[in-house]
Amino acid sequence: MKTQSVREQLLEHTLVLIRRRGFNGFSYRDLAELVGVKTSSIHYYFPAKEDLVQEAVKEYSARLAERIRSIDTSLPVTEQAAIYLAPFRASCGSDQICLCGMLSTETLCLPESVHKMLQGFFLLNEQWLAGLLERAQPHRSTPFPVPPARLAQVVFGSLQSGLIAARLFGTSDRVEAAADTLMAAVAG
Amino acid sequence: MKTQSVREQLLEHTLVLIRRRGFNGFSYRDLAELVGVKTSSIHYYFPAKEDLVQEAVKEYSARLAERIRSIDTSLPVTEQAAIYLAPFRASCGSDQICLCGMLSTETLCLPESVHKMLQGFFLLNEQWLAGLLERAQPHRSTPFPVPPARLAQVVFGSLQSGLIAARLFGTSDRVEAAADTLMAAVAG
DNA sequence: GTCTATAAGGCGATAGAC
DNA sequence: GTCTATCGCCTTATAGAC
Repeated sequence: MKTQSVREQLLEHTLVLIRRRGFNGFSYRDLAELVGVKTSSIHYYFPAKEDLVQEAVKEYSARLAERIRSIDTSLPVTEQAAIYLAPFRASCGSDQICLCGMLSTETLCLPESVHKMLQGFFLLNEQWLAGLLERAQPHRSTPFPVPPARLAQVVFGSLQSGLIAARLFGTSDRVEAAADTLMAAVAG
Repeated sequence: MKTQSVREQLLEHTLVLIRRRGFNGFSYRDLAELVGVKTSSIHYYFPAKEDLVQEAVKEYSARLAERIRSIDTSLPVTEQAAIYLAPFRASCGSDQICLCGMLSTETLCLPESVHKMLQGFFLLNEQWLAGLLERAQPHRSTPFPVPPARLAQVVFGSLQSGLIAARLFGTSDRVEAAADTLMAAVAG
């Protein structure tokens, strides 16, 4: 474990708090106690709570963008899909869902600047999945029942709600159902 | 518009508030101002906020259960699907998502009794959809790529997240993608 | 049943010492 | 940078008059 600056620690714990309880579900006091500083120190780095959530989304999105970017598109499509699915499966046992999936339910409580970043996160995932399905299409015996771009939205949406349901039910069934749907689509 | 008791008005406005902003996103003050009473009057009907959310989930679930129960299973399967999908499409233009979809993201902030009811809501939908798919199966030219019960989970999950995305993006695209997937599955 | 009044504490945020 | 101290407001909840 590398040594982190106070700012890095604040951001890291914020990611966890949002993924657990959402923007409206944690306070500066909660965060301060986790890091071991006073709430006024948080305001030094993040003047308002909106600044904090904005930086959290930026950081979370950047990590996922890098992860997706690093998937070698010349690999077998089933292997690409498996790499994409890994973080969803990993988060299943934890009590954390996707940060952007959580914040997207709190749209009406968040500033426009955050909406834009959440939309970008959704589109990045959907477009990458659509690309994967298109790369898989030539190898399929039958055409898709719905166009790749729409199937991508269905797969991503069911993965997101699968994470939410995993925490509610204590089972990864619904994430696996979404994963199976993707695998069946790319395997043809 | 029928005359409602104060209790009924409180419950009705609570449904809207939760569907808009979630359990952590509204206060007794918000609710009191909407109904035109003082916050202490809310406590007369619902002693604690947990009682309020519990009654809200109970009411919302009862309405959906009645709606699903009333779908004539001897109708053509595509017609049954269209009836099931109608409320999802209706909620698309509004700023309200599914109450149980919203609360399921706040699992860690809610009591066990509410978890049970949310699970029941999910299972009711998934099981009805699975039954629909099974009724459609004999008419299909090819078997399902994934079993009906899993496809039902995928469809329901993508409808739920489709509502969330509809509010974030201002478009019903993702709900329609989920609806198309269901229709393609039952139409074979 | 509904109100006034209030308790007891949480909230985000700021000023200013060090 | 981090702290102490504090502001002004909001929160859920209760006691008791009417």
